Amino acid sequence: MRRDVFQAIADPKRRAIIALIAVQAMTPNAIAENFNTSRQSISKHLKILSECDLVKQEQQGREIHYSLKIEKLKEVDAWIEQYRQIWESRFDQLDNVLSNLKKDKK
Amino acid sequence: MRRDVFQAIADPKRRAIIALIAVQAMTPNAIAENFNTSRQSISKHLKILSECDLVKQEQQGREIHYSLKIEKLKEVDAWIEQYRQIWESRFDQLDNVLSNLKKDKK
DNA sequence: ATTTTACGAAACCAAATAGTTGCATATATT
DNA sequence: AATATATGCAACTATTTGGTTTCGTAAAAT
Repeated sequence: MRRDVFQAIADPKRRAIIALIAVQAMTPNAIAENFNTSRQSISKHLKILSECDLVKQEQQGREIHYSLKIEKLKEVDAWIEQYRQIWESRFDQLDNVLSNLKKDKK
Repeated sequence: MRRDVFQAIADPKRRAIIALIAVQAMTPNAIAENFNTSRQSISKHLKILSECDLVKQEQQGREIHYSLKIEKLKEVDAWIEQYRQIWESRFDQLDNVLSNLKKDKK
């Protein structure tokens, strides 16, 4: 079973859950109320997010509050960073082309 | 069938393919040589990447050269951006705490 | 002209996934 | 003590996925 951040964020419902619990810790029931899905389905997604180390749990009585381990998303940021550098350098190249054109005009 | 960038980058082999063709356009066969998988399996991944609008093809004789549509990855960057803001602001808060501690020392 | 090469497409398979239903358990509420 | 609530877990199903095998086609090499 593959378990990494990229697999975790592949599902749109999980991305929605991430967006919710990034703001504040929430119980599975509270999360489920925000979608039209069953609590169990949310629980399953939370389990996957948990296995991917993207959420932390805090038990309060019979409630379990889930919140986002936002640091984990830095892995995605680190991955995209290399490509960001490529597209930024391409933009720089275009920039150079443009400024060279201006020079030539003078 | 879900087809978006997040689903495209969920598979580690597809991320490896992306890394390869980001540098230069490659044929399915050439890509396959970089892994120990069949050409057909690579072809399938390329098809998915194509459906997600992450690659462009260029036919040259009987060869088809695939290269990365790097702009598409900006969608991932845009998504992660909101969370980057959160962790950066948290870091700022920590920064404030630290500088306040320093002040108190004086 | 025949053979080899590069490729996509379809059929097939095993494993994984998303979801449901039906439990069991622990904590509140009455 | 009895009931209601919050949750996880296991079993089950349909769908999707990654991969292989087989085939057809078109271009290149012989």
